This record gives sequence, C-alpha cells and structure tokens, in this order.
Amino acid sequence: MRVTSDRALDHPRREDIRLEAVLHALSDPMRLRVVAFLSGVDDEGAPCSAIDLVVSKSTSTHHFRVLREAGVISQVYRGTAKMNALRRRDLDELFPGLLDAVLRARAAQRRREGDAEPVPF
Amino acid sequence: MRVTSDRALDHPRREDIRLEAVLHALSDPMRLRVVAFLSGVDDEGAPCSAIDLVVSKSTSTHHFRVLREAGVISQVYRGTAKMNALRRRDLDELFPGLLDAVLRARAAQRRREGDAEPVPF
DNA sequence: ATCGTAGTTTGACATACCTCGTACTACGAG
DNA sequence: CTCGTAGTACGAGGTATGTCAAACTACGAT
Repeated sequence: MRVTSDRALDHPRREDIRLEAVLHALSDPMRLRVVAFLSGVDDEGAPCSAIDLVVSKSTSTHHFRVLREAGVISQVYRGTAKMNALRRRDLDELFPGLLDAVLRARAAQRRREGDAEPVPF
Repeated sequence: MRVTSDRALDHPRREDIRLEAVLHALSDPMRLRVVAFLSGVDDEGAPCSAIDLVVSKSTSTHHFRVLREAGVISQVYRGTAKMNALRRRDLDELFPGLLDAVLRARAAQRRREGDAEPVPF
C-alpha cells in the first residue's frame, strides 16, 4: 500500500485494542455499515467517499475516526484520498471469530428485515 | 422456572432484538462482566446480587435493565430476588456464534492482560 | 406486625455521543 | 498558480450514558 503523504494518523497497536471499544464502535448502524462495506474490499481499502453514508462530511469523518481509534480500521492518506481498510488480521488474532460473527449477524438481520441491497452493504 | 410475583418486566420479543442494541449493551465492561458471569450459570439464572459489581444498587439496576431491553438477558422476579438469565437460545438463533465469540474474546483479553480471577468472570 | 433484604424510582450531575455548518488544509490536475 | 476534490477542525446543540444518593416498594422470615 503506497502512502503519498506523511500526515500521521494514530492507530492503536494491536495489543492495545480493547474489546469494549470494538463493540462500541460496531454498535452504531452507520459504522457497522462501513465495516460491512470494507469487509468486501481488498487490503488496499477504500476511500471514505466510496461509501455513501448520507450524513455530512464532518459526521462521516467522526465515524471513521471512532473506527480507527477503536482499532477496527486502518487509515492512510494517499493523495487527496484517505484509504480505509479493515484490520481483519489484527482483529482475528485478538478476537477469533468475532468480526465474522458480527458481519454474519448483520447480514442475517438484514435478510430478516428484507432490506437487502443490490450491493451487500 | 417458577415465578412468584406478577410484577411485569418488558422483554423484547426475539424477532425485535437488534444487533446494534446487543453490541451496545455488550460494550460496557460492567455489563460484559455480567454476561460472562451469567454464561456460567444454568437456565434458572442468578439474582443481581450474585455478581459483585462494585457500584451502587441503582447503577446496577440500570445495567441490568440495559441488558434486558437489548434482549441479552431475561429477568423474572422470584420472591424478593430477581433472577437474571442469558437469552442464549434467542441470541444463538438470531446471531449464530456471536455470543460465543464475544465471550471468548473477553476471556482472551483477560488472559492477555493477566487479570485472571479464581472464578472466571 | 415488624424487620431485613433485594431491587426500583427519581432526580441530579458530568461526561460522552451523534449530528451539523462553516471555515480550513492537503493534494492532484489543468 | 489556481481550482476542484477529499477530508479535517472547531464549535455548537441536543440527546444519551454512567454514576450516585435518598426515598421507596415487594417479599420472606420471625
């Protein structure tokens, strides 16, 4: 993953990721949606703008930051964009099966409620 | 489970349990501890007082209510006590593997941080 | 009938959360 | 260099959260 800016972004080290923070980060529908989206994207990640959150830009920034500070996603600048990627490897090592269970749970809930989408996020 | 009081307690029906609410309920250390404790108890459940939360009684009441309203536990009066039980069956049907993943994640985190307890909760 | 135990209710307080608009910065393209 | 795009920072508003103390209710035991 090429970084084209040295603007620094604080990420918790893997061993500092706390379960409570992860669960809290995942407890918001907006953020859960981001995570679901990123789960279907390669390691490069996707820019914030790739996900239509239907909220203001500042709110969007806020949610991405919550996810990053909880250790759920990593963010890195590339050009004018900021690439977001799930920290799947770290999460799986720390909390095996958790992320998958949450994603499956969300998918199941969406199926039950019939709000499927063409693109599954 | 014998109920000895008709004081009513509202529980969400299984199909009304929302993933976001469950994750939020689980994102508090106090409540996570309650859930971990209840996971090691039979279907009868345990009274609130069985878990030493080290908070005031009103705070304790609050946390148990959050768990109940999210659909994580069921509560029923029995005599002067109020029995609390994990809604394991409902959660497992709705979100297979989620509860177990969370409990294992918490256990793993506790091991990493070395704050094991004689009784594992 | 009285007492103790278990839990509830109310009200309060400080903090955190989600949301927004506006003004701002960083970068690539022309 | 200028412009547009992507995202940030700041401040504000409203709501929710976690906490407590004090007064209360419900029940079993004596």
